Amino acid sequence: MPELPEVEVTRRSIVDRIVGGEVVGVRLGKPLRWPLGGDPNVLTGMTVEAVRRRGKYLLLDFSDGWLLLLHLGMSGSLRFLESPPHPGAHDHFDLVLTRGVLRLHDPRRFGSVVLTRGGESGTTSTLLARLGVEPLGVDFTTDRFHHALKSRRASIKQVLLAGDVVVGVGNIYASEALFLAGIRPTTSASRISRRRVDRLRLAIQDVLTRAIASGGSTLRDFSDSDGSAGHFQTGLMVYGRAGQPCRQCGGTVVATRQGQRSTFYCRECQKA
DNA sequence: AAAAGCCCCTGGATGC
DNA sequence: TGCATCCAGGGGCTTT
Repeated sequence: MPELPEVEVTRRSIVDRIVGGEVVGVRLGKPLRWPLGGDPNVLTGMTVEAVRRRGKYLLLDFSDGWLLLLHLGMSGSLRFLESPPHPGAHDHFDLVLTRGVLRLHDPRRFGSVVLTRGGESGTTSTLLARLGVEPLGVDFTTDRFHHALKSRRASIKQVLLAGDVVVGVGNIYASEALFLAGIRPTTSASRISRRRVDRLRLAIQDVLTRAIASGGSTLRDFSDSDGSAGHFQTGLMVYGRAGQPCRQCGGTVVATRQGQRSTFYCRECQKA
């Protein structure tokens, strides 16, 4: 479920609650996508120093360089609970602080919690090393984007989803950004002109920024750490709107399939 | 190096 | 009501 906006909304909703908090212990549920990489009870007694985001990962920094990497996968969400109820069947990780519990809920268990130190240990460095540029950072320039896309003959939608050029753009926001940029999702990335790449860069930044401001998109069950749902889904132009009229030209939004994922676009507004 | 498929897992919606 | 099938905000790994 969570793409960059949902992860960033989650980060913002937990940062003030947990930074400065002291770890009392952890509780583990079922295994997630990756092995933990160590016993997270080593964090007991330590203080949360920062909460960062890299792509769709959340990075919790602790004393002495210890780092907890969290990923929400497809169905994950984090809650901060001052009076935590008994954990449910899908609550797979609790970071227990003196002031409350940070709880990961993830029915499908595609999410992950990985402990590391110094940011250079095996799993963590492997996972983070292949990530592309942050779309809302200063390094996401038209020149770099254009240059990276030139060597990719795959469709632009699939290149965006791969995350090795630019991070954080998932299935919803890829369709949305391509609509805003007027680019058909099946177009080969290498064949997009610099001018249109610039337009796509702006569209990605625009849609992600507005989605964050709206608290993200809640299609099924996403919520921030307070339990509040997002509402950007009401403003989606094409995602999930197959058969419905295009909000820009009145034509019909169509759905197709790319790499086992659904893609939505308007034939009129996205001719090439 | 890049691209295409497969797979991890659970639950909800749909169809017969 | 019961059961099978398909689909879902991700992404690493293996094979071409």
